Amino acid sequence: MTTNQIKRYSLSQQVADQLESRIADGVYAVGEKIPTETELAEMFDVSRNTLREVIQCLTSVGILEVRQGNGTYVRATNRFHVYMKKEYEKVSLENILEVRNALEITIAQLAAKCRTEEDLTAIRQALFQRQQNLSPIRENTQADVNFHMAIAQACHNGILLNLYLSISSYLEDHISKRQKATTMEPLQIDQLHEELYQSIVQQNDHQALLCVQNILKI
Amino acid sequence: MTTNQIKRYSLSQQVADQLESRIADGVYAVGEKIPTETELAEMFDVSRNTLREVIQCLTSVGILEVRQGNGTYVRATNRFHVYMKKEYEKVSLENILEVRNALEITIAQLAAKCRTEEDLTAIRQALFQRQQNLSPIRENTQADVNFHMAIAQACHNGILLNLYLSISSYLEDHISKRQKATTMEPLQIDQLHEELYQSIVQQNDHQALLCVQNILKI
DNA sequence: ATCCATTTGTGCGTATGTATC
DNA sequence: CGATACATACGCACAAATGGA
Repeated sequence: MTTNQIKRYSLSQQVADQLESRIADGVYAVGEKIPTETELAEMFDVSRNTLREVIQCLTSVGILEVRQGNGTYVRATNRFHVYMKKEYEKVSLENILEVRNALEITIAQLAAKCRTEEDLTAIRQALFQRQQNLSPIRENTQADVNFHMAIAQACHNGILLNLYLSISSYLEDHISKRQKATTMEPLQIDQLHEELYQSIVQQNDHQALLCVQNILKI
Repeated sequence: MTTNQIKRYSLSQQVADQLESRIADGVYAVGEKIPTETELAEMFDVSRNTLREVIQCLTSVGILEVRQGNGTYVRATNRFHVYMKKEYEKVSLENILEVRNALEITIAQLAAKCRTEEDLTAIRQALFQRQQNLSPIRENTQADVNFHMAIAQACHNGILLNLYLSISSYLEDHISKRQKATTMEPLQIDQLHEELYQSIVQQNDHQALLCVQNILKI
């Protein structure tokens, strides 16, 4: 193989793209060890030197992590999340929450406008799942994330979805802590989510805005 | 010689950071050719092999571009813009405009809340500059960009500022085209900007929201 | 059209440090 | 502790592309 090159990209660049795609596709999951340099060099039919350049690049981007004498591990699925994380680390938590609030509001309004029937089904399922986990609050976070993620999908905007994904995973701990510390009744919180769902069903984007603002006050 | 390394980062990684910073600081501008590998290797006191790893990495993230037998050129000032540009290219123009609108609105509201006296001075100057260029519409875009950028600075949120920078530079052509095609009177548009400035002065974030929405309708 | 200096691309060899068993 | 394997950095030599004389 390997001779379909337009030569515009270097060999290591091509191999790097392939390996990066495999990681993005989940062939090698986050935290897992990838094959040794020698094995990978054979797999891609390149010299070990070339493959070392590949690993060097993916390491510098933050996708891979090399542990000397041990092996190479996957640290992240793609560059966007890595880089957004770096950006988040540079600013205050308050700043990040400002961005998150803006995202939530924008996403809810767009979801109300653009949602399809399939989107509604997904959101409804997540809402049910959320309601069933009401009593044991500990596992509520995952259901909550699923609900908001389903809405983010429904806004049909890849940029907003990616930004929301990156900021959610970054704020994971903060969100779950905050949720456990709230004084609001679980039933009351559920009511707010139900209202948000209904306003998306009715394609009432103004109502969706108000609902999200209430949820953000939790 | 050069043994002040904490060894947590490899030599090539450290040099890569330094070179990346220089590019971000504008020492080597976009489109310019950087010194040869041999020269850079001497400058940073590393071998050419090590320096080649550096260039390889910066190339892989899209900051540099190598032309064999010619030299190495600067393609972008920093990673964030490179990544965001890639993301923008993956989605529709409508999606990008949705993100931009959300940014404008969020930024204006936050600017109204957080602006300092220094911020106001900067915004006012940009507004004056904008008003003086009213008659010759052709050079209005730059003044317009400066005005909005001054507001983005005033929101004191690095993430929002970076996002706004990346999306503005990406939409540069689109914005200027749209501005020339508008049917609205220059004086009327100026009035809208004046109102936005006043609402930021008065720290009236709700009023700022309304003003931006009107400006976005242009 | 040809040659030549410059510059990047590739491969090999070596020395030293470092993690793991 | 020593042995082994791998990481890191360096130096050299030659190939290939580019652009100008």
